[in-house]
Amino acid sequence: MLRNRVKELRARYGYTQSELGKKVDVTRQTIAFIEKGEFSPSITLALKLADALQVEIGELFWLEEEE
Amino acid sequence: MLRNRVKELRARYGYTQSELGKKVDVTRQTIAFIEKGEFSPSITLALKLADALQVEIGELFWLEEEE
DNA sequence: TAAAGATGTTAGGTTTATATTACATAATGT
DNA sequence: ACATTATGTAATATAAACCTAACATCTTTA
Repeated sequence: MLRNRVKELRARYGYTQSELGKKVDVTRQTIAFIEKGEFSPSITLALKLADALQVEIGELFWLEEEE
Repeated sequence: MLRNRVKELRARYGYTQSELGKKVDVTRQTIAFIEKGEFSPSITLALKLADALQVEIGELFWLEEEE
């Protein structure tokens, strides 16, 4: 199962969903969906997010066992 | 622009496209498309590939400037 | 207290990832 | 020589990502 720390890191930088979306060229709804874990973004978007949030991509998204 | 080292690492392990596809639950055509850089896989698939090829995901896929 | 900003959420639409099937070719083994 | 395996590639189909637009709620601020 895919997990991520987008919401946590976005909050740490004080970015709104819209601001983060703008940085990585997606809409705020896309950011919201990702934060809710409702879908698995493309690796291109994931890499942009890691860049915007200044973290290694492996620390932003990871797979967990357990359904 | 998205770049990757899938083909190189797959060769290093001596896996066929089919074998690698089986390990990460996609078809051999999907592996072929990724190796050709024809599309940007989901991060879920990218993480599975990094796991199968025993490399950090950031070393398997990365973004490059220059169209 | 009214306005503006941030988030949650949903519906419908477009684009792209991925599957299935298929055919061709090159390489390898019998 | 023939069969098998690996790869390239293309067509069509489906599922999922992502967009636009909209409305509701909550919070902050003028």
